[in-house]
Amino acid sequence: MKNKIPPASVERLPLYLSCLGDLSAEKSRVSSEKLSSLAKVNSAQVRRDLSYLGTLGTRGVGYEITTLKNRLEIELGLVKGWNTIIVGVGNLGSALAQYDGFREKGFGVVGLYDVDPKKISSQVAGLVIKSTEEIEEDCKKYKVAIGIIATPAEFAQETANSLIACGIQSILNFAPFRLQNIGNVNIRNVDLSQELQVLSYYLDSPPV
Amino acid sequence: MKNKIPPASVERLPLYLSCLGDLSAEKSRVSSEKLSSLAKVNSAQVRRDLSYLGTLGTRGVGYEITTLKNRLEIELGLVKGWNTIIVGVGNLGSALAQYDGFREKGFGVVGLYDVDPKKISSQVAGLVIKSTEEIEEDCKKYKVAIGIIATPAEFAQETANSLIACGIQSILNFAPFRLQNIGNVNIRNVDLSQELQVLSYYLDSPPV
DNA sequence: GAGTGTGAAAACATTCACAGCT
DNA sequence: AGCTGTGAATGTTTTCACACTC
Repeated sequence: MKNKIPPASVERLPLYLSCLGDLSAEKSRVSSEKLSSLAKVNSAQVRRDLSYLGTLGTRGVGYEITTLKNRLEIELGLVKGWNTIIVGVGNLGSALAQYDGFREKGFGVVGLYDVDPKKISSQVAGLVIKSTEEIEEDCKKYKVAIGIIATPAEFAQETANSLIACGIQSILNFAPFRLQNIGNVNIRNVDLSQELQVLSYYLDSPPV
Repeated sequence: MKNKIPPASVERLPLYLSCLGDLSAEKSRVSSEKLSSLAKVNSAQVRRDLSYLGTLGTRGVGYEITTLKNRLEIELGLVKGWNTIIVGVGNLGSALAQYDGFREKGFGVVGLYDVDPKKISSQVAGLVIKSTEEIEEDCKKYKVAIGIIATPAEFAQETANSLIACGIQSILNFAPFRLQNIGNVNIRNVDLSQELQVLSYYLDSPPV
């Protein structure tokens, strides 16, 4: 049923959704040109991307904002909402636990886990931090779809392995380590220091 | 002088550098096959990427680890180190301020800024949070190269504008807003909720 | 024999430019 | 007249496969 959308397009769909939210509520329609200026991509790209979702626009007129929003949310699977857990409650993990953007888009954080006995039983963002040993039971109980890894690099792979063993479908990995994908899981890596290193490449070289 | 490396390759260079660090110190050489298994990319890709840096390997032998590391650090401009500042010291901003990965790769955080009077003058990660009004002076004083934006979406653009006005060369933007690039600045966006949304697309659709 | 470096092919992504609909 | 949807052109990235060197 699901007609395949190219990966590069999928990556931009959330962006369009977010840009639609920034639009004034007075307007009911938007053109590819307008969306393209908000999202900072070529307007032909916008039209091509949206065309993968079906025939949504009206020639000579543009796209109906509400319809487009709904369609994007359906396509991205945001309608139902998904449960997530965070493993590793250091600085980054607890910042993520408190990040409103997740909940706003329907991603509820239902569990926090750590190996540090000093952290276990304390609370962050209204959740009690539990031992990583409880992950498996909780994943089943709460039907967790996405696991967020915010552990140090050296524990990332074993964390991923146990998440996969629990039947988790997707992993968002913040640890600076390239996970091996046992099984058929979707993994996205966000490596903060790598982002800075890429920027560094494009910085003017220091004077000789 | 700088021969152009394709953007897709540049994005992988920090990954290779990180994988080299994971290698046992006993070995002095590494093959593209070995690197490819650590970085989880095709081995032809590794060889192609590294070939952009010059002729670094030895046929039949592999790459000298130390030489390769040095070359990558030079190419990425990590040798000298760069000063950064963080604007917006909420949960995410303060997690970033405390993130060791930045300092380890030579990115020193030299300033934290916020608009909230309750935060100003308090300390995070050994730094006093200052008013955003002090950004301009500090940027010049400390020769800041990279600005990290961790403000709410609604303040992201004005923050970017003032960073650009201060002569900052690159921006790492964590606010869920697509910045308009006034001037000739390099911008990278990291949108946490968008990452989850992309994963959501690939999740099994909820049963009907 | 082992493993790099790279032409050439294939796959993928972006952009142009315009026919076609409202 | 205005703006979408999309063939066709162009550009970029990945992968294959092998000549070449150590």
